[in-house]
Amino acid sequence: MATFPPVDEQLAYIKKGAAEIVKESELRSKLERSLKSGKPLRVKAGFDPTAPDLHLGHTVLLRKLKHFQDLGHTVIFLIGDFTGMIGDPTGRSATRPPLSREQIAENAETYKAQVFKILDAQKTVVDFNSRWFSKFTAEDFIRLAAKYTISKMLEREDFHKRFQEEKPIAMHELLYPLAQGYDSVALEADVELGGTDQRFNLLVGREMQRGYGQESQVVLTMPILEGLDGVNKMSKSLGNAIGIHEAPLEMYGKVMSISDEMMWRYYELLTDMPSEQIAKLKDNAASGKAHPMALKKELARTVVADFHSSDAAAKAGEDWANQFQKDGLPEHIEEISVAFSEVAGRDGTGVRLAKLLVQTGFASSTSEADRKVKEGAVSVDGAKTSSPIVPLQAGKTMTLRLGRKLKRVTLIT
RNA sequence: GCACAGGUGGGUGAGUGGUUAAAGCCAACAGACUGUAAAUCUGUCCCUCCUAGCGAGGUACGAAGGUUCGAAUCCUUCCCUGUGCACCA
Repeated sequence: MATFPPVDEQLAYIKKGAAEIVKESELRSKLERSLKSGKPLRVKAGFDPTAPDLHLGHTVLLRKLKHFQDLGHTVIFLIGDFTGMIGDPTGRSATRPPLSREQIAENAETYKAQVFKILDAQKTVVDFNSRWFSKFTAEDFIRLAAKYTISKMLEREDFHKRFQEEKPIAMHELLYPLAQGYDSVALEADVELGGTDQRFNLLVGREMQRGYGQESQVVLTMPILEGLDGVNKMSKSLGNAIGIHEAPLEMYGKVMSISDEMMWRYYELLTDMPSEQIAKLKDNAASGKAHPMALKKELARTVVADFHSSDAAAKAGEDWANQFQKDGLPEHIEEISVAFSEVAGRDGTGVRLAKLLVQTGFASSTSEADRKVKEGAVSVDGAKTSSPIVPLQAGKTMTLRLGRKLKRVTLIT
């Protein structure tokens, strides 16, 4: 029989960073019961089967799952391979092509490789909802649909809005929340986690369980993490994400690029530092006792260490400081060779700078490169250069810089 | 299928015959300022060339044609997107 920490302790740990818990009183009683019986809670979270490429935003939820594992509960990582075919109602009704069995298996492996950077593989149950849905009959589906009402479904903001505006709502979209809710029934989930954007779907799960004669799950929502811009949610397609597989220096640099304001949120949602301690750091920064930059560096170090190693994090910190603070040259400069003939000026006496920038990948067109040169954004061996032709000959090696991009270039014949 | 509304530069979105490479906004990039930033200010933001200039040329407003001295703007056909209609008759 497993043992668990005291209920209050568990609750406090679970609540950190959470946006909402429905209902906390139910969670408490579930915890109490599990403490007495020694039976861990079944904690479920669902994920799309589409090719996973996780970023820090996803890890907010994963970290919370990890917390449950830390406390000794059972985490069920559910891959919605069946519901994935329906497609979550985004309003755009992008009918996704059904994934093949191989693709799903492949994506599942990718998931595991990424997810287990945070979750404990030994303590995680990976499941697929096709396990039960593929056996569902038409009759089963109609029964399922009978458990919910249109009026209730229209409470969902997205549906409500579209209904009001007389925009289309496809029938299958209504099925999605039901199907997701049924997952909780099939798994007999005690708790389901999700982003705040999943709130409605998670709540449907409660009703579904009740409809099938089970005790309702507790719903715990986590905030959606904002991306590097500090405004929009972190998302790969918005280009404001930090991927969990990114190189240490890159990751470190991106964390450093967030605003001071955002830093606190990142601390809250991406580290295990207790809230009180974070509040203290915030005070220190406000009162001038601590430099915000130092705190941000610490955050960057912590985040990088999470996905790489503390050594890698320390190294990334040094490299970053070298490159951006001391204005010196980073340790690893990309070296590249360019044929002199490709960049020579018309009379062959010098180098057409714009061409060089294109050849080295700094600019995508000579027109763009020419503009950058005129703007005075380019420097050769540390000296700003704004003339279009630079007297360089084949065999010369120089350090070329455009903004923060930097490369070591050798002109070959 | 029929009807209506639309398709403009990375994204939004103006522009309805002529200072239009195409307003404004956002994003992006660069410069200044800083503590890496953020905020702010400035510049740039289709391509090519050079004599590098408020330079020259070429492309561009779903596609193809047409009208016109001149079209993103008008006409024709086509493609695509959205919405509505469809039963009871």
